[in-house]
Amino acid sequence: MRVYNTLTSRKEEFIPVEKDAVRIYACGVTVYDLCHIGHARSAIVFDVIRNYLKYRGYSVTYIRNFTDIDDKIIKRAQEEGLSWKEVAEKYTDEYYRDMDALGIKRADVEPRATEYIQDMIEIIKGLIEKGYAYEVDGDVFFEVKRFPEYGKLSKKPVDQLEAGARVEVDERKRSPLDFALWKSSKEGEPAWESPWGPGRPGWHIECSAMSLKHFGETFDIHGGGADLIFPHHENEIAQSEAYTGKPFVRYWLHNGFITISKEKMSKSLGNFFTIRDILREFDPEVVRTFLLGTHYRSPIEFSREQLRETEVSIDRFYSTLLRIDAYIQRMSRKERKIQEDERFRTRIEGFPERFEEAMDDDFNTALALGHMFELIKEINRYIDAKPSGERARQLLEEAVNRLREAGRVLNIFQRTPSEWHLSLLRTKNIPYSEEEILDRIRMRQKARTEKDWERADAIRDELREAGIVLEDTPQGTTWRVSVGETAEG
RNA sequence: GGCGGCGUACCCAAGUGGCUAAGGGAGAGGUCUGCAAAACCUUUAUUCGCCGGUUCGAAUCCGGCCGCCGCCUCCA
Repeated sequence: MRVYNTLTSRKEEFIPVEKDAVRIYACGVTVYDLCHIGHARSAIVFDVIRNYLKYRGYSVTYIRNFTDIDDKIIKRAQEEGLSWKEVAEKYTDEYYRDMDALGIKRADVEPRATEYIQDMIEIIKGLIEKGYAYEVDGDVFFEVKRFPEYGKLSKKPVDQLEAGARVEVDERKRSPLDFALWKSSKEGEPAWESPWGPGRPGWHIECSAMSLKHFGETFDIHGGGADLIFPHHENEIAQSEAYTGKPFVRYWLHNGFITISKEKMSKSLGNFFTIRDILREFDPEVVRTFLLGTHYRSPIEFSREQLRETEVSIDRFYSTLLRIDAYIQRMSRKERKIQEDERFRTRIEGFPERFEEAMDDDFNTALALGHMFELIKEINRYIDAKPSGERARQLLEEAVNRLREAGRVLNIFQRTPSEWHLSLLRTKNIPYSEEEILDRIRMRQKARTEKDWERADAIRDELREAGIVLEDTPQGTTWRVSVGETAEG
């Protein structure tokens, strides 16, 4: 496996500290507001990375933290008239609601910053003792100058940074680059006791403390959005390595942004869609697939049109499943060897290798998806060749199993066609229940048997109007929700 | 200003030295069908922003130019 390491700016062979175990820490969110799809992307990317490492046989421990105390939370608490804790709890719940809906599995450890205050204080004390940090009026700062490797992750020359540093500079800092490890609290602000008086931790120290506690001094993968490279991750490295004297992280992985009109989606620009907004319009599987259709380091331009197209391609998978079932039911039991058998078998057998090759190359989910859709095409092609007998049945089942197995890593292709369509009925607010649709189909079937084409077409048109498409097959009529067009209403 | 990234068909997107430049969507033609739908087949990049260079050979490496974006402040 090769992964792109931000630290070295190149793809490297992936070798974990322990041969068969991988430890991943991904930065989660600050719980002060609803998540937008940029947060979803990051969560999905690292969810998939975790899944794939497991698929590859590693025993994986995955940590994803919550920042549950910081300025934005305090501000939000004032606005909403709640305590900071209530704000944090509220938006942690909202986070789970959204991420669960997207099918993102929980991390193995989900630490909250405020549960590790003592650990942070220990590290800060250690950093002061070692001369890497200094206290001023109850605040503690990390002295960047004392850590010569500062800038190695973000490739920022320290002198340049200092020259360009913004003006809000705290006069008490020895250098504008120095960052807060501990902040004294003002009147009425949340506070914890510390050797430097009441206060709260700076943002960066929590990740150092929590990863050290659960993973020890050096672990394998640290991830997050590319906007965390500087200063957050740069600062984590400085604190952690200054404190332990050991390399902090082996592989730094960063996902790219979601853009709108080419600009980064962000709270401050106000150009964001919340996960909730999107899930009102699109099935979670569509959202996942859309986000995984581009390599994780590249930007993704948010586009409803592209989401629609993704919906069509997912539908293609479930339609194919439906077709397979119908075909097998009606297929002759007679063993008939056809030319297509060998070609199909070869495509099926080679699939896992192609999938793994793609994923082994820096988690190339876009290429992996390409292979999956290629196999779907092969399935349809095979059915068109009219195979029959036990061999055909086995090959078709094998192909589906392979697709589902690969799909498990991306957490797509895991439902039945029926589940998919019922979900679409809900998402698109279609005013028919499954029973009502089946009822119409029966009525239409009667008309068809009587060759009353006018009536049969009228029923079909009525459903079509509501977004339901009927398909007549030799095995009977099936229904599906029309995809690829904007939902009515 | 410093550092970094991107520019592949009508749209999205993979591909970073050599087999036919994946895959999805859209368009056109065909097979199938009562008509449809779906599916399949054929078709849509002799070419990868532009110009040079290296090489037997480049979308892929090097240089320049043009355009777009990100980080340098909280940010997934």
